Amino acid sequence: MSDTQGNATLASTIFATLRDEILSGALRPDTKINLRGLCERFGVAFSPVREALNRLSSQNLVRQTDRRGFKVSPVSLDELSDITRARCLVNEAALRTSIAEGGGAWEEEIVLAFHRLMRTPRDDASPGDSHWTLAHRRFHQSLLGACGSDWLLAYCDHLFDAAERYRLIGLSAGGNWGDADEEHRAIMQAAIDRRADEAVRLLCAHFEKTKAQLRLLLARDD
Amino acid sequence: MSDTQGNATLASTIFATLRDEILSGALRPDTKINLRGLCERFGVAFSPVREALNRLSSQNLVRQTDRRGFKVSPVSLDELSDITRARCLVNEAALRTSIAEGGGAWEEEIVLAFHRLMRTPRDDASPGDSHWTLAHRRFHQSLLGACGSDWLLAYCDHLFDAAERYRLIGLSAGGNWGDADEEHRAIMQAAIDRRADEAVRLLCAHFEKTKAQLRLLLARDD
DNA sequence: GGTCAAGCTTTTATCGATAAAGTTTCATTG
DNA sequence: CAATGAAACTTTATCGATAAAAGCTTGACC
Repeated sequence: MSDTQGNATLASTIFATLRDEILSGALRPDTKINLRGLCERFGVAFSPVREALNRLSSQNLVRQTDRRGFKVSPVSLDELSDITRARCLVNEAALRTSIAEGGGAWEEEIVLAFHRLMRTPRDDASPGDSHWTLAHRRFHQSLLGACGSDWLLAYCDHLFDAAERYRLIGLSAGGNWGDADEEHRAIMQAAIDRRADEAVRLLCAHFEKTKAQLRLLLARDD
Repeated sequence: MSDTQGNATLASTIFATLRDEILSGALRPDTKINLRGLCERFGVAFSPVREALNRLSSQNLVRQTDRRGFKVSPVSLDELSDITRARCLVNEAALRTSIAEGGGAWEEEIVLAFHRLMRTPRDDASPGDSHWTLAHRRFHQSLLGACGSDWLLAYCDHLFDAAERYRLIGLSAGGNWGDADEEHRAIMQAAIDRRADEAVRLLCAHFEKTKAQLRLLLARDD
């Protein structure tokens, strides 16, 4: 998503760091962000921090109000329901188009992405940007890869991020997603067999499962 | 979308101004943005301009590259095709849900929004934020209003903006959208009559029309 | 004639300080 | 004793200057 190399700007580096921390839950939802605190922590002036926060707010990870600064976006079951609903609708549209129009190359992409996902160990140490998350994202992207719309794909990716935040929160709260592998395999199979209805059904069920898990965990906390 | 009141920050004001200019085409696509130039023009320092550009890049209206500054996002027929495709897919999903689940209040919203749209004169003087554009946006929002997903609605709105940019470019290039009123009426009627298939067909045709118009105009220029 | 590198110019990224809110505290008043 | 409002304190928004890249020019060299 963004390079952490030496030639990156401070703003980019800080952006990536904060993004990780928000996604992984290290920065708790709904907390006010203290500019000065961040400046001291990173040892920089306001400008790069401000720029990083601006970029984060474009991803809905923080909220900005004029003259009242930034705060970490809150999470809620309602929002997760909303995200899940949007995911189902948009992924359905993209997946159906993809299944209808995808060719051999598309099938191969899926198989490859699935294979890589299976062989990637889950590294729960740094959840925000782990290899597994990346492989997982790639797999879901590959399913929709033949839908023919970069905008649609970008939105699905955005929704993936939003859901990922909840998944990671659930993970740190003790949730488990053990049998996701089997679900992925079934989705892949249905997709490349061109069984559109079933592929869609399985994919949506896959999304709903995250929601159901979180419902339990969050309800317990509140 | 954002207040231009006196209590707004400079960054917000500049953001709104530049947004208008990019949408309306006053700032040509693909031109490099000169920070200093903008600072002098607005009579401010770098910070607020930078912040405004950051916010614009979150709406895909400008592109940013580390250490290489900003440029106005390019436009292309390919991108318009992409946007149109995404609009059709997502609006279809949202519209079908909305038709299936909307109640009397939803119908009334549509009728009201349509009425207001019809009585709003087209003010082509300041196209970027004219009353008509706002009423037009509201009408399209109202159709999807019962889909039950804020995220989906936000994305449709985002797509609306993206398409609006092309529409305004077409307008300034001499295009005309004369019979859109009748299309809107037909869409409204199909929606509140719960004829989902036809409503979707008409709505997508409505989107495709913008694309077709632009195809002619842009092809002529290039 | 074309290529490449050193030096110059322009532009961006970052800094530290200041101005302009917003927020809190606390004494005062009805 | 609650409500009010002004002073003190925080925090944010903006500024003008500086450092660090990137882009451009020029001229030597092959």
